[in-house]
Amino acid sequence: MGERVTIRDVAARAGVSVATVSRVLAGNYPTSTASRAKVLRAVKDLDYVANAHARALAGAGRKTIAVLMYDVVGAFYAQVAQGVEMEAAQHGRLTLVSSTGSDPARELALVQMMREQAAEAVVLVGGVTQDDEYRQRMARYAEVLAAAGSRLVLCGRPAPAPDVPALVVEYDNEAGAHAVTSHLLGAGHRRIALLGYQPGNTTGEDRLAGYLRALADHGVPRADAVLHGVGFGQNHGYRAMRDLLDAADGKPEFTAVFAGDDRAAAAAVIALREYGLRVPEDMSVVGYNDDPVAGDITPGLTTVHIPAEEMGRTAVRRALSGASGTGQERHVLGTHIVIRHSVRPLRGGSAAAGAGGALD
Amino acid sequence: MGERVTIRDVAARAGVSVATVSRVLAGNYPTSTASRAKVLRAVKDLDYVANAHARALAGAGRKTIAVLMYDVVGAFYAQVAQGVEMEAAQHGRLTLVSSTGSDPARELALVQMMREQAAEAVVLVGGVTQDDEYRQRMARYAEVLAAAGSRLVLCGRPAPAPDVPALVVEYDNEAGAHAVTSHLLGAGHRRIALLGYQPGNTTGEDRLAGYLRALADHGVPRADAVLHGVGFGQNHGYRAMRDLLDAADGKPEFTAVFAGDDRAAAAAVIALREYGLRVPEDMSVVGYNDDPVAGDITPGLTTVHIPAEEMGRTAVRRALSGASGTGQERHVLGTHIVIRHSVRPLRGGSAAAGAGGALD
DNA sequence: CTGAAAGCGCTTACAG
DNA sequence: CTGAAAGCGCTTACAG
Repeated sequence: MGERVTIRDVAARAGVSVATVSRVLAGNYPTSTASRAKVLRAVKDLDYVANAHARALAGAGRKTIAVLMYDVVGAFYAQVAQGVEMEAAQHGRLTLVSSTGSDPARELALVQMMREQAAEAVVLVGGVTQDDEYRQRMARYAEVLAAAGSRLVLCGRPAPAPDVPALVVEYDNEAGAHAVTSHLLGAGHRRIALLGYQPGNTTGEDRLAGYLRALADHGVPRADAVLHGVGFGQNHGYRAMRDLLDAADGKPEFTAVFAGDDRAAAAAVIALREYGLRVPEDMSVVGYNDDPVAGDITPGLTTVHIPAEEMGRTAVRRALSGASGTGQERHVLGTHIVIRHSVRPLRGGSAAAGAGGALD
Repeated sequence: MGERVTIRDVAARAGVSVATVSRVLAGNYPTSTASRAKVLRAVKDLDYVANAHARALAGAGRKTIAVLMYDVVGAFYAQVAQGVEMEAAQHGRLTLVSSTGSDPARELALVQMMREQAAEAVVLVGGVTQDDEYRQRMARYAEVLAAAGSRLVLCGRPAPAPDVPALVVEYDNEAGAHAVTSHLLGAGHRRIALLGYQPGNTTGEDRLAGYLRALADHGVPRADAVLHGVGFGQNHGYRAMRDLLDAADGKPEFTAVFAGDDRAAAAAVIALREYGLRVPEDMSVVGYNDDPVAGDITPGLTTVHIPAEEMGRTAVRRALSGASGTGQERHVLGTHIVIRHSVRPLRGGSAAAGAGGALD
């Protein structure tokens, strides 16, 4: 339908030059009240909107922020994306979202596309397997992006090397695991099963580290640690819990479960019930992430809140304010434990457990 | 850092004209093997990527699909967004995501921005209050978008009028409500409370209509319908359930609850437990949406699955294949009921309830 | 305060 | 198969 109306059409109808139209619209240069009125009138009459591509080519216009992640439906990813989008919008930027499905080839292709789009920053989200291949890949992204005046932002994943010019926004994953494990230990639990440990994955490794450190801090021998399952999420959590229960014939030695994430924890609660074990009466359970599900189930899950949306916001805030491309910048946001109803003090444990409102 | 490398640089290094470089890269025109090799070599050496804006201006390049929704973290929205993104990616399109926060002014501003970006389609997602203002607004969007060769797609919200040139992708919301209510009726329930009715909101109205129709079909007098609460979600669901229970002093006349959505249903289960009522033994509960939470809680929630991701996919598939701008096109996707463990047959009810696997 | 003109980096008829 | 040139729709020094 109808040919697109251009700045030339507006200029003609307003009886001024295209330069004047451009200036009136940009508002960054003096223009007479008369021209302004005529131009605005013409813009309205013709329902003109500028061509963003032409604007960008000429070196002006709205920039865009790109966020690349495994998928969009995971609560963590969705929250980070939301934070990115909101902060970007606040700064007049548009947000491009793409999912990589953890395919490095696709990820690379997307980074290239974002270079083509002249994205102001490219935000990569979520835990990874940190190996040499990963480090090299990220270093290369950072370099090419910096060369194009853009910026690589690593969100919830580690910096590949100290000298890579990336902006890193993480949360204190290890500390959160330490805190929630300590909470369990403080409540008197000694045998705590860690569910869904993911070897290699940075997120899983950090949680394991926090768990082990808490055990050590409380004098629990490493031999008493119970690790089982691979991977997070509902299915893995259920499977791992069943395995453990099956192996122990429904009478496990451990009295508490630290699930890799809340969805795994929720599934563990179900598996426990199927074995006739009540939470928290017979088994205490904690999760991680403060996923919406943590507040939706009974009992409410004690878990670790991670500032996902804030990470997204911080990612773009820093990307926009930083000296582009130079050096590495790192931000670690705090986590905090959210106490609900899934932990119960054991014997002489402290009274740390059991607080919190019904829906919180 | 480093000046951006352009097609001219590539041409110079390869010893050919920019036209040849363009042709080699586009691959839509014959080029000699020799030139091709030289160009590809130069592209690699210089790490060249084309400027998407210049490409777009010249009338080529990757297009983009825009999706505008209330927010990104709601499970429904996230799923639709995921569907849009995946289908768009499959067709070589990029996806721009923005949240409107249900602010019409912001929505309008975003539609304008998408016109500027020359988005190939603009997808608006989610239920609305359908009044004249809404209809006019959508009609206008459809018109200006069509004039710009783009397309307005309404996803999960009604067409404003039959002649508005929009693409509408809905799901059979009323039928889903009818089915799940009938499931309850089939299990012998007569007094069924509808929780979280949202007057005015199209999604809420349709669910109410399905509920009432099922009641009528089963000969339950309209006077036996119980409607309470405004709005969906955890907080509203909890509040509404508590209200009803408080009013009945914990001994409600109804034996089943149809919550407006799954998160409200999950909260209702919690409220019921606080009153010592077990689900499904003392009260059957069903939800809507097949939100992840439905499978995460105990008992698993019987609910209505809505094809959110498929809606997103259909939205872009149709937008890309349709004759642009012409007329209205409407697609209604089916819903189906997902039976888990939150419904229990009453007295002489049929044996319809109680099936389904542990985690499903 | 305003206009003519160059230029942003591509693509694509038009000649050859 | 290849190149010179026009053109996409803006913005912004440069004159005035």
